[in-house]
Order: sequence, then C-alpha cells, then structure tokens
Amino acid sequence: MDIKEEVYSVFLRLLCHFGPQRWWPRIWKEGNHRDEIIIGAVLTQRTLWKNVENALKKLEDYGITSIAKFYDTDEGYIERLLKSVPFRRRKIRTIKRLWETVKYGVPSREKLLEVEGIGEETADVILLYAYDIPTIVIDEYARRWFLRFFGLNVGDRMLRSYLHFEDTFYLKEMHALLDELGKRYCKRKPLCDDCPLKSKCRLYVRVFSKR
DNA sequence: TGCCAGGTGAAAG
DNA sequence: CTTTCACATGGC
Repeated sequence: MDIKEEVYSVFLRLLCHFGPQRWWPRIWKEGNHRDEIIIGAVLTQRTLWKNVENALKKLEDYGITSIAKFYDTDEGYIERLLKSVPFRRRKIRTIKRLWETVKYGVPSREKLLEVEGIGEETADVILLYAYDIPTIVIDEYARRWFLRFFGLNVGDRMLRSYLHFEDTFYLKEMHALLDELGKRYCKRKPLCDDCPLKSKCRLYVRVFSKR
C-alpha cells in the first residue's frame, strides 16, 4: 500500500472516529465571514482557539467585522479589544498589512507569503478556508503524526505532496482532523492506548506491541 | 501551578 | 540546512 493510499485511509478512519469538524468555525453572527476567517487565522497563531473566540466576539461587539474596518481602526483601540490574544501587537500589524494584499481580490500564495507575519501555514489556511482554493495545510500536528505513523522523517515539501488531494472537503477536514488527533492522542507525549490509528501506526507497533 | 496553545521571522551555528 | 529565541496571554 503506498503512502498516499494510506493517508487517505487514515482520513476516512479519522472522519468516522471524530465526525466532520466543519472548519473553519464562525463566531460572528453577521459581518464578513471571509474576513473573519482571515483575522482569526492570524490571531490563532500559537494561541488557544478559545482565546481567539473571545477576541473575535469582542471585535464584533465593537463593530469591527471586516478587514477594512479593522484597517481603519486605531491600533491602540484594537489592542485593548484583543487583550486575550498573545503577540497581539504584531498580529494587529500583520492583519493591517494583509488588507493591502486582499483588497485587490483573491490573493496568490506568493503574495500572502510576502506579508510580514504570514508564513506558510497561515497563508494556506487563508487560501483554503477563506477562498476555497485547494491547498493542504501543514502544521506541527501533521508533522508529528506523519513522523510517528509512517516512521518517516520527510521535509514539508514532501509532506505536502503526500497529504494533498484535489478535494476541498478532504483538505478542510484533514487539517481539522489531524489537529483533533494531535490534541487528544498524538500529543508530544503520545496517548496511544485509545488512539483510533494505533493498529496501523509504526510508532505503536515499534514501541508498544510485544513480539 | 506550571505548561502549553490551530506560528513567524530573525539570528546564529 | 537546523536550532534557538522573542513575541506575551489565558486556560486548565
């Protein structure tokens, strides 16, 4: 069984086990949902989603429900609204810089990566979830799972090609499901006993099964 | 109560 | 190329 086939079978297994995750979550009742995703994608960098949720609610309470509005609002004012978000001063500037790129229409991956504060993961999140452009999102959870599951240490470039399928439902769910797996089982200190993937996982076979 | 969270970029080896 | 650090806060 080649790696891509096995990746897809993992996707199906995770989907059955956890159910569809329906990312990207929406917090705002109204306003520009595309902008909400873009703002949330930056705010959630190295940050608990719960804290981002609170911050997004705060923005909505004060009527900042688009990047354009965000751009036109005083930095110090926004900073007070986002007090639950770490690294917020940087992130506010990043979001304001993003406006210069996204106001002209659908941004390319290259253009997003030119924005200071936007790396590969955030760029791919924006493309996939805000613009529905088929892109695989690689994060720490995906790297860790792949290394353990296949016992292969590959670079991000390879990883992207192994995980990519041209289907936005798969792409959106796969990223969300691997995050769920990483949070519940495939943690830094793995909890393999109840992991839905243990029967196929190279790490589990190597470390825990007796011969 | 300490660890860590849905990263990025700059600096250094 | 890889490792290390600053960025800064709340949740559990």
